[in-house]
Amino acid sequence: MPSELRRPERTFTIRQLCTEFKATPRALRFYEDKGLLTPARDGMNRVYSYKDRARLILILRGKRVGLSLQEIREILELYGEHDEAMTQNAHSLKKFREKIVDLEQQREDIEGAINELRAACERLEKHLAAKRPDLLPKAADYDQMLRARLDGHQELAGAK
Amino acid sequence: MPSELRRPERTFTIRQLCTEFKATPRALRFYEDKGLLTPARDGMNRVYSYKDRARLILILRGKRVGLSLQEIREILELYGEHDEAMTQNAHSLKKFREKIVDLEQQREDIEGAINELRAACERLEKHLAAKRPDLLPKAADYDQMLRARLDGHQELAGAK
DNA sequence: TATGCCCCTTACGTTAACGTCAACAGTCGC
DNA sequence: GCGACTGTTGACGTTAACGTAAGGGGCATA
Repeated sequence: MPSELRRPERTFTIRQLCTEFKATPRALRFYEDKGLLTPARDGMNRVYSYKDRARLILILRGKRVGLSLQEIREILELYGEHDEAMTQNAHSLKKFREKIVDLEQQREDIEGAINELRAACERLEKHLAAKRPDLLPKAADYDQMLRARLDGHQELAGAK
Repeated sequence: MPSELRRPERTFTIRQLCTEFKATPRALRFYEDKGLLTPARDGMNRVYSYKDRARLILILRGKRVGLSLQEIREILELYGEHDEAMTQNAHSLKKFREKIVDLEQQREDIEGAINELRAACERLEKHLAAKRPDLLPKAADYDQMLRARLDGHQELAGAK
């Protein structure tokens, strides 16, 4: 591949990635142990590239949707373009399709769960409003919570 | 509550629920240990009511969307209408709201994951079609898999 | 009455995904 | 030269959610 020398080619230390994504060094090393990441080295120290960072993003998102590290690894391996054992890939294809079906089901489950939680919240709120209105959280609190949550994720946009 | 004596009032054995929902007796007893289920007893034996079954459905769905048993228990407790410690409930309300935000994020994650898996599948398929078309699964297989998956869940509809 | 099936409890084992701790190395500022 | 900080590699500990095995009772069927 040409044209690899220019362009920032920025790298990251383990701590940078950790603070960016609220992970721990232990976790990143663990992912490496499991073959999900393979950062370069500068002497002893790990050096993460943009590609590594992108993989990490995928890993973390995979985790959020309930994939095991094992499953995530299989997915990531598709991004390495070695076409080694083709029958292996045929197997992967099948598993991926199954996983998609799973995820679609899960999406429905989440819809349902959200709806029930909303309903539960409403009932709780009514109940509280009637008996202990003093305990009702201020709308402002909720607002701020939401913003904090978004802050945590906004840097992710535009990645990959 | 009147009118409780008529109506089938059907009950279930542990194994019936297990086969219906593809769980294990161990799991159901475990949920009971953790306070998520409290079936009646006939001598030593557990007797599950419709209500228990409904709770189990919620438990399993909660699990599928990544809730911990602890979190599920908190949700289920809302369905018991004891208004004991009100401040506790105020706390619950806050946690539920957070959970909703979580789930909304998770739903987005799942969308993304589904899209990427689809893309990966397509690439894989192309790759296979070019080099080893013999390994491509028949469309019929996929179709049957889908149907099997749906069968597993259809009895759930109309429950709760 | 023996065999099988389902149920029970108790208790120890297991897996995934890290946390935590010890012991040591490189480097920066003073 | 010395903390302080950040990094490293083991190695053992931990939590959740069960699995599995041991030991025993209840009821039916051959």
